[in-house]
Amino acid sequence: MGDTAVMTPSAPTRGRRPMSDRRRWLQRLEISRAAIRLFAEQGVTETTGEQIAEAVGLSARTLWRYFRSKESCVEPVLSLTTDAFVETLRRWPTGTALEEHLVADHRPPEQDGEASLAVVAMSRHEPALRAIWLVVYERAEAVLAEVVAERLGREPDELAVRVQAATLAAALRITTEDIAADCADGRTRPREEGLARLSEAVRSATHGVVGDVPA
Amino acid sequence: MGDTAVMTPSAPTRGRRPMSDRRRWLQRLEISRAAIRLFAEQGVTETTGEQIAEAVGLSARTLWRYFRSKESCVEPVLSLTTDAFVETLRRWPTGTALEEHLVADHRPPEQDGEASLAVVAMSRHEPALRAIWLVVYERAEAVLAEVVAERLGREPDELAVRVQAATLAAALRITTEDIAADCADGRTRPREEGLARLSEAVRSATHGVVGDVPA
DNA sequence: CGATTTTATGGCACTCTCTGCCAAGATAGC
DNA sequence: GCTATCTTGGCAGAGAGTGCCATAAAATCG
Repeated sequence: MGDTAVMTPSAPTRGRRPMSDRRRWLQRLEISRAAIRLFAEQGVTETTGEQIAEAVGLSARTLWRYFRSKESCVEPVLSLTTDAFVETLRRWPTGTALEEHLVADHRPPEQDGEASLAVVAMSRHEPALRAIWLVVYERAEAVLAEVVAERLGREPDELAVRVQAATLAAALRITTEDIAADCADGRTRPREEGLARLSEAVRSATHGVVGDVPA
Repeated sequence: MGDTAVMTPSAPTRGRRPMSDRRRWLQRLEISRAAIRLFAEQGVTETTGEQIAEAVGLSARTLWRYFRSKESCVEPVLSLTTDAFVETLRRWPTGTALEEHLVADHRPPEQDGEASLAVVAMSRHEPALRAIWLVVYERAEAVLAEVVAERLGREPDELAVRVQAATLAAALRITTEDIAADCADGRTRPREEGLARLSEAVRSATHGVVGDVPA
């Protein structure tokens, strides 16, 4: 009762402070960029963990402290695209159609959009990258469930809400894969077409159910 | 024109025949069962590839010819559950509601149902198993796309069809995860309740759109 | 039957991934 | 300065997974 700082189990005010979450996130992102560049240049199997570490000026030992496998190094950059979707959905005003909001408001990540698409394209023939890609999207499902739940005035752990979130995630994922495939095969596309596809996918996935708040 | 057996690039009628697909499939299934048993008994990281190989009377070298990683050994058993879903959907008569057909007709795999659920339960804390699980379901999406396409009289590669298939797959996957979680936490459940959940998930995912053939 | 061809398997050596352990460097308050 | 806490690197090691080659198992042909 009279304790001062027992709330947090670790409250040492002495010695070096642990790396901030922000800084750790940046470090992982930088590693991710380097790894993707190497994967694209020389292939995944031809790239060793030591090369990735060297590219960002770290030792291999430290690299394995940031990532549990060399393939999972692509995760932070991939997460940027799912995060962008989630943020767009957070800004989605009630009373408007989801598809129109996506077209009007969604912006893919500024700097890493191409790198992200490159990974998705590589994942077509690299099972390990495929697995990472799917795991990243599954993590997005949980966040989308919160958004959908708030939207519908229900709880995030309800089965119907989770299914709806997964449905939404699947639509976004498949569209992204589609665009990445075209992009990798040299077919360039205007961004309006990508958003149009996105809109179509979301429409056929939701059938307007989350488009407006029901009673 | 006058050639006799040039149609197939490999038509040697001499020497030992390659292992039949069926036999190879059985061998992979047997390995899968042994691996899952070991994973459940002593954990994934504590189980070595050599142990899995030994459990089925193979050398480690041969094991790596059947599976590319020790985690992927669980794949054949997991596929049994997705295959069961796909087969149920194939038997789905036109003009009936999908949910009712599932409740009336679906039977999970006879022998490996529990093992499969055990893997799904383990996958909550084992990222590698999680990845396999997601990949297995993604493969099911492609097959479901064919079923949905035929059902709707459209093409399997259409975006809307693929999204619909992915939606269906997500509903099945999440419900299975739900059941596996309850099962692993000791909460036993009658199979009717599982099917009821399945039905609810499918309903909230499809909104009856694939329930009947539209014009 | 043996000779021959093709495939499946096993053994060995090897690289690479990833971890545990400890020492050294960095940052903070005393 | 001293001390505490955290980060990093180096090193050794277990395990994953592969290439290579020898051998065993099927199958056909003579």
